Amino acid sequence: MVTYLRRDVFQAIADPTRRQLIHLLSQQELNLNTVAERFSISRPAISKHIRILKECGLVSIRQEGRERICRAKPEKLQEVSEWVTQYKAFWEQSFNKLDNYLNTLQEPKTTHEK
Amino acid sequence: MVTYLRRDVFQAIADPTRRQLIHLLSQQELNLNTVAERFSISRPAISKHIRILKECGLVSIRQEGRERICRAKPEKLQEVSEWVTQYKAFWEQSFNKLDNYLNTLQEPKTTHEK
DNA sequence: ATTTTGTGAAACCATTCGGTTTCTTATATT
DNA sequence: AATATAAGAAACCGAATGGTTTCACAAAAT
Repeated sequence: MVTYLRRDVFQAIADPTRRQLIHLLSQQELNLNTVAERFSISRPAISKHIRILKECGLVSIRQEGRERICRAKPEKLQEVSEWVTQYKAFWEQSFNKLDNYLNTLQEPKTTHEK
Repeated sequence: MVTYLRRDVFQAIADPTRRQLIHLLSQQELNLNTVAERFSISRPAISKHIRILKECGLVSIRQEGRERICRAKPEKLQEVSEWVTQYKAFWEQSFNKLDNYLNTLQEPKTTHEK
């Protein structure tokens, strides 16, 4: 049985607050209120963001007493990584071009120093 | 002078239609109407998506007579790539863990069977 | 037993988003 | 000159987004 998620990872990371949340929670587990304290928006707003991240698998939540401990699961970003990697050739190619150009400048073709 | 863009790359790629557009236009240049023909939504809708992609630098547009030739500039995805790369360790680490686990199963070191 | 704390849920709101249809204008084609 | 084509612009629409405030409730602390 495939548990499919109602939320899309691409859409989840579109929001800058959610990217910050991923960053924060990838360094340390925190309960929801503590997370909310670090942001200027309200606690319920953070709660909603966390829920979205949870729904697309970017965050896991563990209940501990009355607290909900949140933790990032950045593995889920692999999907994004794979999509982007398709296009890696485009900027690497550009770098190579620049590289070649710089080499051309530095290497007067007769005396190959270096 | 820094030409800064009103649109965010992360937000731009959040929409699946726009991701398809990037895919299509990274393979071939196409004028706007031809692009629109390949999608089931209306031409103005595609026009809007293209504009968003242009505004964040993921697509460039060249006027040619009455046509506007669109072309993907996937180099701009490097920003996304860099952000995601921060977290690469997380899934690579997971793979290693899995790897170690599998090795453990296959290599019963001592008389400890299972 | 009472109070405090952590959190979800609900109702609400303004703005943005993704789409549409219609109109207009400029460029090609005939 | 008349017509067809490519595409932006504007007006509109419903749904989604990101936020708020208020309320409810269980768990912990006093």
